[in-house]
Amino acid sequence: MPNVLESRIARLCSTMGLKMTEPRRVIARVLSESEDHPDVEQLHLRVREHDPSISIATVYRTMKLFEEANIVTKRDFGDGRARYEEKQGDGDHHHHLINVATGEVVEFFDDELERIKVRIARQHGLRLVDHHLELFGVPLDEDSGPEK
Amino acid sequence: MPNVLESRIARLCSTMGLKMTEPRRVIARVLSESEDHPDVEQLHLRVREHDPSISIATVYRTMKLFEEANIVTKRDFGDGRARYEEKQGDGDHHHHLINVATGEVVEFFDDELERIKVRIARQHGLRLVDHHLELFGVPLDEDSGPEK
DNA sequence: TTATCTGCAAAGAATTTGCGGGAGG
DNA sequence: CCTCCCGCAAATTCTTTGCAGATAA
Repeated sequence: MPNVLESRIARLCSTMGLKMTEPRRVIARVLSESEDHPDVEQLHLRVREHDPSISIATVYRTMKLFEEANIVTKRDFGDGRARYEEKQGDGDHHHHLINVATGEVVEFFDDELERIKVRIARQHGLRLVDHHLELFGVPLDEDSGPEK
Repeated sequence: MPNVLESRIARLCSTMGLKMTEPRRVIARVLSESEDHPDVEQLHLRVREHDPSISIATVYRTMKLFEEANIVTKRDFGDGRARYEEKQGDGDHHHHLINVATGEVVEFFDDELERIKVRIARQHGLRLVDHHLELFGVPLDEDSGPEK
């Protein structure tokens, strides 16, 4: 699994007048290797395994930078922290289904959903530029009484 | 426009061992009269117009109480604060479309979307219990270059 | 009366920022 | 060299909480 992010960041840095520093390289690699949706604290811990001198302030600054550069996506799963994941190719737009019984997060993509989002925005005179969608569910079986 | 929330809260209070206090009455009225999605600070300002002695801590505590009692909904529009709105009748489940050019928030409801959400959760073996969806868009015309 | 509430101010948690030294181009 | 960056710690912002007095039931 080659580090796509790192080269994208290298490009980003040269494009704008930014420097390709060691912390940015490490953070890019860590994020690229992460299969989950780490928050800043988790990222910092992983980054420290590669270089313990990197501070959490730099992780915050770098994530903001990456986010503005559109190479990572910030997620909000309802707990107070921001979570990050590398942005995939353009047509990606997957979403998250959170099993509240286990905390497990499943990514999904749905064509119909994509169409509907765009349609709804257009019906209101807007062009969709971003969206947040998270679904929260409980296992079908573990769910005896249809309470609520 | 009768204050439905206030009577719902009165019922809630007597059901559990809670007291129907002046701050709770005022906060309920303010929330019920709000047509927008105020954050705690805005709520506090409005509450103070009725009773300046009510503190913001009480607004926080009361919103948490109302949320747990399932009579208000907490919203997250991406800025750091929590926003609240009175929960409507059960089949309501509307969502929000935010015009990022103006900050305007439009509520919408879409049957197709409702069906799809449930279907997606079920496809993954889950029963949908909650969900977050916000769409962000810019005006179709004010949007000269198809950048991105 | 008495358990719940409330205001106040301090504590927490997540994130941002000013500053002076450090390093990439 | 000369900016841009970084680590550090202090500052911000939003929210929660401990405490002692106030209040509904």
